[in-house]
Amino acid sequence: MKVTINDVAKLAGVSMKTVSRVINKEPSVRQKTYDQVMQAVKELNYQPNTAARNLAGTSSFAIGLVYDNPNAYYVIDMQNGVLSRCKEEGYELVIHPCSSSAADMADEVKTMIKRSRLAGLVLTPPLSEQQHIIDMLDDSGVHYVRLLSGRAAEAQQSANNCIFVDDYAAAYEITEHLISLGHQHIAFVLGDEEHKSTAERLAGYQDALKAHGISPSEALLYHGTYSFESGVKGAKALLSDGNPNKITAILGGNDEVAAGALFAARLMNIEIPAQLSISGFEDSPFSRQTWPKLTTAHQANDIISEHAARLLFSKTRGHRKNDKEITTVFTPNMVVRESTGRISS
Amino acid sequence: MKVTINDVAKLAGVSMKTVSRVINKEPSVRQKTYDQVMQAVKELNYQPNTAARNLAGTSSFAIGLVYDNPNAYYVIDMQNGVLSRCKEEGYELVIHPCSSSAADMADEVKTMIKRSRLAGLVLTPPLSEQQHIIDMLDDSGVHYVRLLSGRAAEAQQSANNCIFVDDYAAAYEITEHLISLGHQHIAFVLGDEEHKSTAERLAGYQDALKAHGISPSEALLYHGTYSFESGVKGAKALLSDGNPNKITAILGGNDEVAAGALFAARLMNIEIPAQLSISGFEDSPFSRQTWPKLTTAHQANDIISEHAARLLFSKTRGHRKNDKEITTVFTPNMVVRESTGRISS
DNA sequence: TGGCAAAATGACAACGCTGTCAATTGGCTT
DNA sequence: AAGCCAATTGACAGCGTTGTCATTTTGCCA
Repeated sequence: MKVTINDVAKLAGVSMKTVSRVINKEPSVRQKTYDQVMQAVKELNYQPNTAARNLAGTSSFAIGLVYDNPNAYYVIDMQNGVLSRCKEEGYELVIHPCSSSAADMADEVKTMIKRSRLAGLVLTPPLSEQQHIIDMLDDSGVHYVRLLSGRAAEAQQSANNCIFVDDYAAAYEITEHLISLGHQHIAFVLGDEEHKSTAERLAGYQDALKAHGISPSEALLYHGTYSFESGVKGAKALLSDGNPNKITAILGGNDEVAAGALFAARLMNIEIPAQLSISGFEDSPFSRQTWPKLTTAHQANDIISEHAARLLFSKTRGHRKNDKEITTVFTPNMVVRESTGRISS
Repeated sequence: MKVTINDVAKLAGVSMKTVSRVINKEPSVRQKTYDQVMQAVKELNYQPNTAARNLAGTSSFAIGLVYDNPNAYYVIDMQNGVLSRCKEEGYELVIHPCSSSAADMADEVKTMIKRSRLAGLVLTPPLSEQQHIIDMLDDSGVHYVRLLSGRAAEAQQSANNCIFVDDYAAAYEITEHLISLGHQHIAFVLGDEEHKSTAERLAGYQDALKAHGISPSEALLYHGTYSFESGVKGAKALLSDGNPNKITAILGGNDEVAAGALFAARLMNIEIPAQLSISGFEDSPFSRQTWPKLTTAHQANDIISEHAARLLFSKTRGHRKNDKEITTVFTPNMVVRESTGRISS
């Protein structure tokens, strides 16, 4: 019933250890031997026993996914992406939700790593941006991959353990879209200051404005958080008092914020997009569940996280040649829906 | 550095096996011995090695969470609840998203169980309602716990491996709420037919109507799915043609559906709640991200799933006495927000 | 063709725990 | 106080891999 490495070894006519070498992609196995073993593996449908490998090996066949993100859609996508890669590699996934506010969080993560002897870690924002976590990880010698907001240029000089999402480019594109629709006074309800994506999106927005001869104004910025409530508040603040800044468009820090802005506009009897254009970021499911549907920038979180896992595994063991071909910079694509348009004056 | 069972045994002055007995809560350990061992465990901060236990034991120290639910909020809550219990029990969690449409899904789940020798499974709807899955599980002899829509009465006669959410009661309560606000023509946009919650919610709604002398009418029902789009379609259909049924309130199958209905009402220039009341189910985050915010029934998924895990563990090993005190029926609590009210005629 | 370093393979002992079964102890009965 | 059964404890052999180190084979050069 249960096929072990010994059965494979016998069938292939080699030693247990050689089979081990093959399935772990260790070097120093002749091609012919390799083929023989693989043949036997296939024939018997052999599947290595994870428990045994974990016990005998120096690191376990599991990686961790650490997250502290209130956005369920985001987390699920991340999880699915990483999971699919794990399945492929025969690794297990240990998910670890945590709150970065907890003082002992870094310790907790460290304990988890040591205890499970994790082969590696995938870090998602905003945790991936916290220096003390990175430091802890660095001197504990664990492999890890960070998911970050950043641009191609940055990727070049990174330690090759980061996957970047080019929020700058996305913000730039959306801003240009708005400008091309004739908007001149474009406001921005920013997300949490601590998130790198906030700064990146802001920079993209500002540079796009400048590129089109519009000078960015602090009066058009609302510093908030990545939440619906913040979107409501921000839009209200920006549009209040007869809209002295003549705002005709608002960028939401993400889709939730944009939905909040939409909500606020509704409260103020402002028609979207006839009187005001609104756009979000991320293309999370509920950007399609607003009225009107949100123009946003699609971010393929599942694919991105799959690449993160791929990159992590490339550092783990059996690191065959194919390392460098892993995409490390992803640029969200703008999706134009009904929440943006020309002003009908 | 690394504390093993041997270290504990030595310190406690007993054999390895006795320590094993203690940490696995096996019977036949004298109280005095038990205390000695626990003392040593604490002193050394001993933590059993999961890999070793998995390898040596007959079943692994891991349970699986199987889900096929598009609602990310729901999944995350479930996951967190189960996870917290796992942490407490020293078990690992293997998450297994899957699509029930896949023909080989049952086989896939079975393979996973066998391969990881899972100690048990937590099944969430709609999978928990599919008879062929249950059958497969039954004759493969795995422990499992189902999360189901159902009522207290049903719980009595169940196999004691179910956790019920009393959607009937919740629907009844919401319907009464609507009736008490003066509504007589209450429509219902139903969720997927295959989901048991759909039937339960319908029954609760109908019984509440009857209890108040209103006879349910098929014309007030729209058979849809648990999606935003379905809510839009359903509300449009129900309210079209001058609303011949004089509908003044709509129950959404869940919050998404209700949000969709809200959307449709908006399109038709119907004011909420002045002209139409709308309520949802589940109290998912975005019931607070609509305008106006949704009246709904709060369902504490994290707590519910924690109990599911608790129930599962009670069947696993070390089943001390405390079995029967586990809550198995949860009734969602109505949360009244701004989407329901009296008709202002 | 012999000799040698490097490459490939194998033997075997862990890894840390649980299951099995045997040995010991304790509590009662008579 | 001896005898007996049940409760408690312990000895030991795996569980299925990987790491270490020894051994064999290969490729290559003189």
